[in-house]
Amino acid sequence: MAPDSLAAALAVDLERIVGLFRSLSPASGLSMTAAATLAGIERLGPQRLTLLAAREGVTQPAMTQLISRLEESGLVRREPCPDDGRVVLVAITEQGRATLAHRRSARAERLAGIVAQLSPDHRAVLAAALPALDALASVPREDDAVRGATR
Amino acid sequence: MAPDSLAAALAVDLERIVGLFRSLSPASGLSMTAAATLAGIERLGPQRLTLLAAREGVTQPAMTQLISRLEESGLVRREPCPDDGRVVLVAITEQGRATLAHRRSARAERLAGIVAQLSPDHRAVLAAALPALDALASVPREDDAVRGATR
DNA sequence: TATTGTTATACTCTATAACTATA
DNA sequence: TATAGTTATAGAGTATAACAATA
Repeated sequence: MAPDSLAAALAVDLERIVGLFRSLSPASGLSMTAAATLAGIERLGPQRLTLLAAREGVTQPAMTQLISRLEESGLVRREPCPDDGRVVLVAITEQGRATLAHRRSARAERLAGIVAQLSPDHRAVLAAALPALDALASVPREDDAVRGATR
Repeated sequence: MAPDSLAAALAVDLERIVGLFRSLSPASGLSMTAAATLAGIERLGPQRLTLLAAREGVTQPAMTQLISRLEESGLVRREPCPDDGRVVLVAITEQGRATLAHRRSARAERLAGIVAQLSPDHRAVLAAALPALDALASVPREDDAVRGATR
């Protein structure tokens, strides 16, 4: 399949997959942005506030406030950057990891009920596609790499 | 792969795929919920307000206001239900369809740039998985109404 | 009396603009 | 002067509660 037709088909499918994901996500008091930010910090390690804002597509002040809320809830902590006094590094706490794990297991549990209704063929194809989905999500987007690697 | 391990792996991957999707979505003045609601109406035809609220996991008043905003923007219209005077059916307008099409093509364009960076093998596997992804999103979820009520 | 949808009000989240501190 | 982050304020979006209309 040509890359462009694949992209077009994926663009439509992703829309519905996101709907599925939303319906699977537990109402754990975290907004979608908050959960995504927390997951990003867990995955990538302590991150600068500006980078987090760019990654999630929100403004710097919005991220300042979101991180403040997460900090008050004990899910992250602010750390000073030894190299640059202006910078704040945001790290996940053990409680933050536990919250993410809990959300994921709740989601997986609901998802299992749905996956069970698929045909074995569809399940096999999905299992085979997992690495490709992972690769798709791992392709660096402009927002990340530019400021991420440097400094 | 066992259904449960597949579900667990998918639950983690979906999280990142949603992040990808968010970064691809154009800032067209529609919130994620608004865009998802509009897409649902396009896909399923004129829908009752209560059903839309349950599908999107928001309360009935929130959906009333969301539909009012979409109506003011000319993307949907309210229609009375001939069978039941209490019911309002929400239908998409041509302008609504055009808005969705524009959003999707913008997303597909950005996605094409990402898909192009995958290996041919990964692209092939993804193309093969499209029907399964579609089936996954199409499995009816029994807890639609429940989630709406518990928020 | 139950169901469908709306209105009223408060709270959360985000954006823009102005500010502080460091480089 | 530029960059990282915060504070102040306003607006969008949502939830809960109370309401109106129809079944």
